[in-house]
This record gives sequence, C-alpha cells and structure tokens, in this order.
Amino acid sequence: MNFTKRQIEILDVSKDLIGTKGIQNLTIKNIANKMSFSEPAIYRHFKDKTEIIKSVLLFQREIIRNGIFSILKLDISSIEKLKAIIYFQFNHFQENPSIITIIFSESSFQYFISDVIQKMIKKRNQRLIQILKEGQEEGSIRIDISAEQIAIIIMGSMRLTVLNWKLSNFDSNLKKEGEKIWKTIEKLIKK
Amino acid sequence: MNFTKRQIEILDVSKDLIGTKGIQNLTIKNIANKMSFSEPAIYRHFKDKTEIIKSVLLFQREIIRNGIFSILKLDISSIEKLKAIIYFQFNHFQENPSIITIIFSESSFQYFISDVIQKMIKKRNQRLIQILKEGQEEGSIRIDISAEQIAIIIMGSMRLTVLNWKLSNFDSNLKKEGEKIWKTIEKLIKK
DNA sequence: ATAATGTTAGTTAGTATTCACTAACTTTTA
DNA sequence: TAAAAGTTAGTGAATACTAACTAACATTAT
Repeated sequence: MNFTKRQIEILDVSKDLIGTKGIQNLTIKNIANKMSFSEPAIYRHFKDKTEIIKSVLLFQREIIRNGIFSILKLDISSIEKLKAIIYFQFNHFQENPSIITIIFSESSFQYFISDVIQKMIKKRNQRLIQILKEGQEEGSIRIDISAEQIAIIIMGSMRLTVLNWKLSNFDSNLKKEGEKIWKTIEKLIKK
Repeated sequence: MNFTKRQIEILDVSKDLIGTKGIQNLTIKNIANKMSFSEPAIYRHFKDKTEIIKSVLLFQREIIRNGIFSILKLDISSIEKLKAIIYFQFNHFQENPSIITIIFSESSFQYFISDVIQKMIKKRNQRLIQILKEGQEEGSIRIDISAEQIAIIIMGSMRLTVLNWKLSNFDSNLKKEGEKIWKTIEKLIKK
C-alpha cells in the first residue's frame, strides 16, 4: 500500500475514468491520454491493468477506512458512532461520486478483483455488527431483532440511497437523503 | 415483446452467459458457441448486440411482472400482498440465479440500456409505495414513517440479501434468508 | 573531479487478440 | 420455389501489452 506520487496520479485518473463512464471506460489508452503520456509509460508504474484496478480499490478503501477508524476512537455512544459513520460515508460519496460506480461494480469485475471487494464488504459488515451489539448491550438499540439483521437493514438502505442518487445522475441531494434515511433507521432500531 | 422460438433461445443463452461471468461474458461469439451456431447466424434474429441486451432485460422483467400482477389481484391485505411479493421474488431468484447479475448491473451497462433499467426500478418502487400506503390507510402499517422511506428500507434490504447470496457463490439458502429478512421487516413496519 | 555505469521514466512503432458486424453464398423449410 | 436460417471468410476498430530505444539524472570507481 505504498504508492509513488506518479502511481497515485494514475489511480486518481483511473478512479475518474471509472466514475464517469464505468469500468468499460478504464483503458490504458484513456489513462495515458488523460495523463498526457504514451500508453507504455503507464506500464512503468503498474505491472498490468489488473494491478491498477486492484490498487484503485485498495486506495479508496484506505481513505474510507481511516475516516471510520477515527470515528470509532471517539468516546461517544454506539448510536452516535453509527450516525457519525453513516454521515461520514454519505459525505464522502457526495464529494467523490466517481467511487460510487466502483462500489456498485461487484458484478462487472473479473474474479480475482471481486474477491477484494468481497473481503471489503465482509469486513465493513463485521464492524457494523459489532457497533450494533455494543448498542444492544448499552441498551440503546432494540434487542428483539438480531444485530445481523439490523446490519442488513442499515447497509441495504444506505446502498440503495446511494444507488438512487447515482441513477439520478447525481442530481438529487445525497447528504439530505442520507440524513432522512438515518432518521428513519434511528426510529426503527432505537429502543 | 413478441419473440420467436429461436429468439427466446438466444435470450436464454444470453441470460446464462451474463449470469455466470457478467456482462463482459456476453459476446456474440459466446452466444454462437453455446448455441452451436456461427456468429453471423445470431444476426438473423437480432439487429445488433444492443437489441439482445435490451430484450434480455425486457423478457426477464415480463416474467417477474406477471408474477407480481397475479399477486396484486388477490383479495388479501396489504401486508400479505407485500409478503407474497417478497417471497415470490426471492423464490424466483433462487430458481434463476443468472438474472441476479443482470439486476445488479445498473452501473456496468452503457447509457441507453441503463435507461431501461432505471424505468424498471422506478416502476417497481412506485408499486411498492402504493401497497405501503394502502397498508397505512388500512391501519396495518405504521404511519410515523413515510411509505417512501419504508420502501427504501424494504428494497434495500432485499437487494442486499440477494447480493450477499450472490457473493457467497449462491451457497447460502436465499429462501431462508429471505424469510428471515421479511420477518424483520414485518416487525419493523407493523403498527 | 570526472569518466563510467546504472536507473528512472519517458518515447515510437508494432504485435496478437478480440470484438461487433458484413458480404456472399448454401441449405433447409413451408 | 421462394423465403428463412444457416455457412465461410473476412473487415476494421479497439484492446492490452511488448520491444527497442533515449534523455536525464544518480551512483560509483579511479
């Protein structure tokens, strides 16, 4: 996970390319054009295209992960953590629309890459469940529904909210929709 | 929406191709191979590849739509309709895993096709909201949360449940997970 | 200090492969 | 016998990637 300056430039350009027109738009030629380089120059920095895609994913994950970690460290209640994490993510997506396409591309990536995404989703789910369980122990979250099921409800509605935003060509206000869905979730899961 | 026998064969093969390895796997060559035809033979039945993809979508939509319509006609309560529709869909997915990839491909299709999907999603959402509103009027669904928000919760958790199933390589038991998530939803939205 | 050597990061020119699609012809079927 | 549904052989465009080379800079040996 240590990228050179130039590698990060390539990853940024790649992220934008995927973001604007999907994975199909990510070609070495397009990367090279956007960087005003020749195509072979790209291969000085990445072994092959797969490496680029993988790195885009890992790089983005790192950014989100750091944000979440700093929230987890805070000394606030589980519900407040949950809210902070959800708001942080909606905020991040609003400011980086390109990565949405990447996140919703589970199905269009090839095998090996799909593995990377799978692990990311699993990890994030585990963290969410843990927070929920803490909340249940604290007594702030209802216990008649398992943390696992609540996690599906939360993750599912978040993903759909983001998808709707994307399908509206990023026209609607994601932060606002995110706040709305959080308030709904809060009502549903609070004890 | 009137397809010949051969066209339906092509659509079936296409559905499977997308289902097993994603849109990238849908090439004229692969279709031809699977049908033991030459590539140009495909063009006797469809103008171009776009027509094939569009038709796959419309054909699948038709099947699901018919199932939902016959449920809507039944003389049962809104909650029961909802349950029946959700069970029907999980059941349909369990028996047709290939179409999952298609349904989760919003982002990987090109522009014109994404339009078709967008309309499908919108229509289904509208129908869901209508049922929920009826339930709220009947007094069986809570009214402190808008039908629109409940719809997001339901659609979102359904989609995520299906996605998880897909990511588990169709190993887990979708029908069982579907029943579980329905029971959770029921608990959450019942008055 | 400077000449020799190696490294980094770019270039041009090209390859092999895959793709959607077509023209021209042949076989099958109603 | 004519339309429908196949075939072979091919095209042009796009794609990932490679070979061979070069300019600029860094390191090392004398």
